Amino acid sequence: MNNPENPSNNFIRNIVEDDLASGKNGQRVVTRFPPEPNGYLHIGHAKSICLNFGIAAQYNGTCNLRFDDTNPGKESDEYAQAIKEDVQWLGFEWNELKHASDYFDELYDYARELIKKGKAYVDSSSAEEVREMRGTLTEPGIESPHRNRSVEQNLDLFERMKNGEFEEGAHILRAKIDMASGNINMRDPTLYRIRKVTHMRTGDDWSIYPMYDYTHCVSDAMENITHSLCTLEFEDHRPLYDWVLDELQTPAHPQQIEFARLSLEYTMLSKRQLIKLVEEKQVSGWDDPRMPTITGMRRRGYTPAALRDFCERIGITKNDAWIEMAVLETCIRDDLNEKSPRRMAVLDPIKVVITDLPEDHNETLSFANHPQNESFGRRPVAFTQQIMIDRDDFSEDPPPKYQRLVPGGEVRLRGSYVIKCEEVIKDEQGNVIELRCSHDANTLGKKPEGRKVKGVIHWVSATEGVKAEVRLYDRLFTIANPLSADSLESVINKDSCITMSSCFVEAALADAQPEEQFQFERLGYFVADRRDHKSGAPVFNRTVTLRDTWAK
RNA sequence: UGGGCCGUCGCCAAGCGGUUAAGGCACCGGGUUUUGAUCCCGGCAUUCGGAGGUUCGAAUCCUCCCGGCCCAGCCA
Repeated sequence: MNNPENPSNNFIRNIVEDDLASGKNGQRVVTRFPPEPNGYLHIGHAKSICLNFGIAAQYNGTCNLRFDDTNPGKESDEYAQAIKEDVQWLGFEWNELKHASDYFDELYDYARELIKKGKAYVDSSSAEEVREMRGTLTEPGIESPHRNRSVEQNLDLFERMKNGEFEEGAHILRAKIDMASGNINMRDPTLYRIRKVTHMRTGDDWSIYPMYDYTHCVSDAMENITHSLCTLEFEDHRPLYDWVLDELQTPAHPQQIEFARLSLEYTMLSKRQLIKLVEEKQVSGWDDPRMPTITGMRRRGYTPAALRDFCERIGITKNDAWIEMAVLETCIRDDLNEKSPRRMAVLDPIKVVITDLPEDHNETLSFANHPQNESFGRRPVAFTQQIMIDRDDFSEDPPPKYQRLVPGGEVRLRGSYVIKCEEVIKDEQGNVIELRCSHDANTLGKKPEGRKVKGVIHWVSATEGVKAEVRLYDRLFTIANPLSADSLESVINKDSCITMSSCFVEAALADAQPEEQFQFERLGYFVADRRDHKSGAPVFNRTVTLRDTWAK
C-alpha cells in the first residue's frame, strides 16, 4: 500500500479496470476535478484531486480541471486562480481547463429540447410554494399548478427568462419527473433559476443560470468523461444525473461513482466553516499554517509528495472514515526526513559559558547536513566560548530518565564536546539566566574516557548565531470533531500558534530562501515562511515535531 | 416513519465461495545510533456489527435484526 509501484486496489480502480477489460469506453479513461471557485481548496479536495488525476495517470487517461461556475455572486476569479495554483503545486497537470460556463449555450439548447419533449416546464410559484409542494421525507409532494403549461408557453416563458424580462424568483425551469418519488431530488428538480448578477466569465450575458444537477452531467458528457467521481452526498443525485442524460442526445453518458469524503481529526473540512474562521479572524487567512487548506499546508511546510502519499494511504471507500492526524504527520515526516538538511536552532535560549575556554575562542566544526545521506554535503558550524542551549535541555529537578544537562552533570553538545555544568547563575527571581560549564577537550569526535555520557543536546553559538523568529504550530482544535461542539470558538486550541521571538539559529540559516525546509535537530521540521521570512530577519514555521517516544 | 448508502484489529484498509484474514498508522518490546530522530528486527483480529440459513466449505451468497451516515437550496 505504501509502495507506489503497487498501489492497493480500491473499488473505483476495480471498476475502471473492469471497464477497460470489457472495452466499455473504448479503452478511454477520462476524469475531471470539478471545484466551484468559491473558496480555497482543502485537503479533502486533495483526496479528490489525487483520485481523479491519479486514476487518469495510472490508466493512460486524461483528467480535466473544470470550474463549476454556475452560481455567480459566490464565485470569483481570485478563487479560480488560487485553485489552479494549488492543483499544480500538488504536482498535477490537467488535460483541458474547462468551465461549466463554456456550456451555457449548449445547456440552454438542451433545456429547450427537454421542454419540447414535455420533460421540463416553467414554474411561476414562489420559492416558498415550491418548498411546500415538494412534500417531506415521508410524504409525497404535490404537482405545481403550472406543471401542465403548453410547450409553446414554456418555450416562450423560458426565452423571456433568458432575455431578462423577469425579476429573480419570478420563474424557474423545472424537470417534469415525479412529485411522489421517494427520492426528493426527483420531485421536479429546478433546472434553471433567474439570477441578475454579473458572472465572473460571462459578465451580464445571462440572466438565467443552470443548477448543478443539470449542469454537471451535461458538462461531463460534453467532455466525454468516462468516470465522474464525486462524494457520497451525491448518491441520491445519480438518478437525476442519469435521467437528464437519458432524455438528452448528449455525446456520451458518463458513469457517476461516489466515494466518502475525507474527515480528519482535530480539523474541519467544511468550506462554509473555513470561510467563517477567516472572516472572524480566528486565523490569519486562508493560508494560515494551521488551516487545512492546500495553501495553508503549503505555508506550514507540508509537501506535495507527503500529501499525495497521505491520499494514497487513506484509501478510497464508501465508509464514513475518520483519519487520525498521526497518519498525515507520518507522511510529512517520512518525506521531510529524507529531503531536509539538518541544522541547529535554539528556541528558548539559556546562555552557556564554557569557562575553560578563552573568551575569543572560535572553532570551526564541520557538520554533515544529513546523517544518512552524504550527498547533502557538509557545512561549517562555529563553536565559541559562549553558546545558547534550549531551556528544556537543562533541569535542576529532572524527571526520571532525564538525559540532558543537570547541575554537576555532563552532556554531549551535538557534533562538539562533552560539557559539565559547574555553576548555575540566577536572577533575583530565581530564574536561571546562565550556566557556567567546563568542557572535556578530548571528546571532539570521541567518546569520553572512563564514563558514559548518554545525553546529546543541540546548541548555537551565542556570538556567531543569528537571531530568528520561530512559530510553533499545533492542531487548530482541541477536540477530534470540532463540528460536534456547540461553537467552533469554544474548541479552538488557544495554543495552536506560539511565536518564539528570540530564537538563535546557526549562521548557515541566515541565507535560507522562503519555503526552504530544514530539520532543526531534536526539534522537528521547519520551513522558512513563504511570506515573512527575510534573510536579515529569518522567520521559520514548525511544520511538525520529530516523533517523540520519550514519555513526557 | 419515505428514499439512498455504510458496518473487517484503537484509526484507516485489502479481501469478491477454499488464504495461517494483506498492508499502513498507532501501540508494545529488542538492536544500531554523537538527533530520546532515522534505520533494523519482533509482537499486535481462531475472527470479519449480531442472529439464523444455504454450502463439503462463508468476511465473501440469502433472511431478519442492530448501529451509523446522507437527502425536503431558486447552493455545489
